[in-house]
Amino acid sequence: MRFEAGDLVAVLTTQPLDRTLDYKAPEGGCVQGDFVEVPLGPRKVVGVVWGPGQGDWDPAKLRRVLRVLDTPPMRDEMRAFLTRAARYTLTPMPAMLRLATRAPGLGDAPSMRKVLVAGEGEPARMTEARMRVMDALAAYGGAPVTQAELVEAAGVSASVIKGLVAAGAIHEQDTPRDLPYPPLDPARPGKPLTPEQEAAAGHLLHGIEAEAYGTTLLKGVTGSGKTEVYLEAVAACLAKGRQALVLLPEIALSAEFLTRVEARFGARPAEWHSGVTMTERRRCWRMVAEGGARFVVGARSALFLPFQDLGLIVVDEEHDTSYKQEEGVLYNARDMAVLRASLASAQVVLASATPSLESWANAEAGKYLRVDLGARFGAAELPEMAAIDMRAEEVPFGRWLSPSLKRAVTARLEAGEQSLLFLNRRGYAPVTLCRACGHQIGCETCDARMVEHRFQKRLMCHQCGATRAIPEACPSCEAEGKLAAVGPGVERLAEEAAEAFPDARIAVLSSDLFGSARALKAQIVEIAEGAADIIIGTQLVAKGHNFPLLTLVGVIDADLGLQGSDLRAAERTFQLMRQVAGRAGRAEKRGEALLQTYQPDHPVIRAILTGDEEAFWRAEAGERHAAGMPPYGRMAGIILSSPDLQEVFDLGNALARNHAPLSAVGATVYGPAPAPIARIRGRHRVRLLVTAPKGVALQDALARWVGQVKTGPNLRLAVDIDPQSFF
DNA sequence: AGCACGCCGACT
DNA sequence: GTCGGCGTGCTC
Repeated sequence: MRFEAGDLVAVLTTQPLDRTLDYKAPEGGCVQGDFVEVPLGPRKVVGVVWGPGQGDWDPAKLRRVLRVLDTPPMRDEMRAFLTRAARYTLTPMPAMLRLATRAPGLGDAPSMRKVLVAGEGEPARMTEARMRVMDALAAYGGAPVTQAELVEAAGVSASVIKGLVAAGAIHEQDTPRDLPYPPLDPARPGKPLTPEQEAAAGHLLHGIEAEAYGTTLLKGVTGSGKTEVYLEAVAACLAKGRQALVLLPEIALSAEFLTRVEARFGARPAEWHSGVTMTERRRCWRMVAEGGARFVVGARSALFLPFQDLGLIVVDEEHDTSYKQEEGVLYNARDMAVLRASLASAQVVLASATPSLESWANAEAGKYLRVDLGARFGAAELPEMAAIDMRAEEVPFGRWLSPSLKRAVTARLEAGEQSLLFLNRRGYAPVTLCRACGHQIGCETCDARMVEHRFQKRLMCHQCGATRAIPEACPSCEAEGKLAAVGPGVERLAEEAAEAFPDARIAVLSSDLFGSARALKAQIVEIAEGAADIIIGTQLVAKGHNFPLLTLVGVIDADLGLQGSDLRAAERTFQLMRQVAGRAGRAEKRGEALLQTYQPDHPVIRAILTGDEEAFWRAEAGERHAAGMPPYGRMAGIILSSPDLQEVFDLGNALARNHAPLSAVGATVYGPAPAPIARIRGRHRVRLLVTAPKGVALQDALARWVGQVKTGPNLRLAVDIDPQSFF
């Protein structure tokens, strides 16, 4: 849609005004989707021409679009994607647009830089160094080269090149700073595929050929060659001239992966994640928009890059919880990938050794094609899995390691192998109990019990983050010295392990012990290389990293996951078992997994032990179905936050009482309760949970319901569709 | 989001 | 008397 100078256009900006603003089209006109700079109050902001103006604004106050930015216009498909994603996640459009314009210097004119190309003939005087430079330049085949690159390639100093420029043998040219990425060669032979991989790749290629939307769940245990298989789909997509995107969990975005891509295609793909420099981000964004980047490997936000002709999105480790953005715009990159692909007539490949129940159910329902890679390379097998029946073990009160598990750990220590003790409870002990009167120390402002953090010598409320010193006497009956820590936490487990294995090196991996993801990743790498004999960890350790020396996993309390408040706890326990299995397999060592449980006959425990994945999924699906839980029902979380704890709770209660808009569609409200992360940067957060039958217009009802709340600078409200974290 | 306007306390 | 605190409201 084209607009002539002076026509009314509606512009969407990233300013949090929940509507588009009318402007007059600039001199020379503009088209729908153009990135533009517009005046807004005293400022200039970047926006996108969203369509014809609404004309409901005083014409005298209308201002003119300042200029159209030198970037290809946003495509209809991208505008549709942002609109649909905003509607699904109940995110305001400006916030959605912000995700799609996360390019530094988008408003700047493309800056130029000097590059070198061969001039006419040879210089009058030829030297050894000059010869090397001319040879290196010839190797680029006429493509422009920067001086720095040529210095590197020829092994000479910059002055040699300066001399050649002066002699006219090399010409300097101005070119845009953001150069296209080196072309990838899809025809290069990849690793030879096994017949099974060949067949799996064949299914994917079929989808690519069709140039239509389709989603495939590619299920294959670690080491089965999933990556090689989906890289074949990438190759086919590139050969068709379309762009491809591989999404990885941030932590899995390793140099190793990029090297594999380079080996397959002869060049590195464009990268998009939190670690890339500003300059590289700008180049990536521009080149994706202009088609100078054909293949992008990135973290979840790469989904919002301005692809011109996207033919394939691979979501590797699709079950990984880090695909769910938990701050700001709350979206699940896996689900958004499917949405984007459906609008772009692209294929989606969801790859995982341990698919999420949602994806399994979608495949079961025939919405996704399912392709299994069963055979494994090498001699390694699944770990031996067994339950330790805690009813039959002698475990003293306040201890958590059974004699059977201790024996297994000892055997590993003697063999110089690693053990992992897995427990999904942070802190030292979840309950502090008075043995005289039975009083449990609670938080003063929450209903929650205080959790002892012995490293910090404090009791902490995991709901609101409040801490206090561990009291000497019971606050209720004032009996002294009767307070006891009850229940397991990773810290307490670490203490018990240190006692039981005094010579072992023990490492604790818990989210509250690390300031940054980077620090955590560094620590994990060290541990994986053998810096610890026993790893004690929460769910964190399950996140995509190889522990090649790890051969034993002990799940301290497999039951916690089965009846806890976390909807996906059983699924995660199961996935953890499988992932550990894969790791042990890679190291060519047979792994062992032991589950301490009081309910060895529980169907989920039994399914885990037999390794019968289909049985596990059917059992788990059955339970979710019966409870009306996702993926068989809809769920949403409402997070209210404010510096004032009382205010958020009062408001949460008020919302819960005024549930008419939700009841109207058959939805139910639970809460308010403290949010999974109960305090962020001094803001208290409470959450309400809403469940609804599948198929109801939940978003519309939610919008009406939360519309009652007047948010302000202090009080904020966020809607979390399909919440993932429960504690 | 910014950046204005605007209405009440402690200062030269 | 003024400087400045940040609460409320507007931006096409």
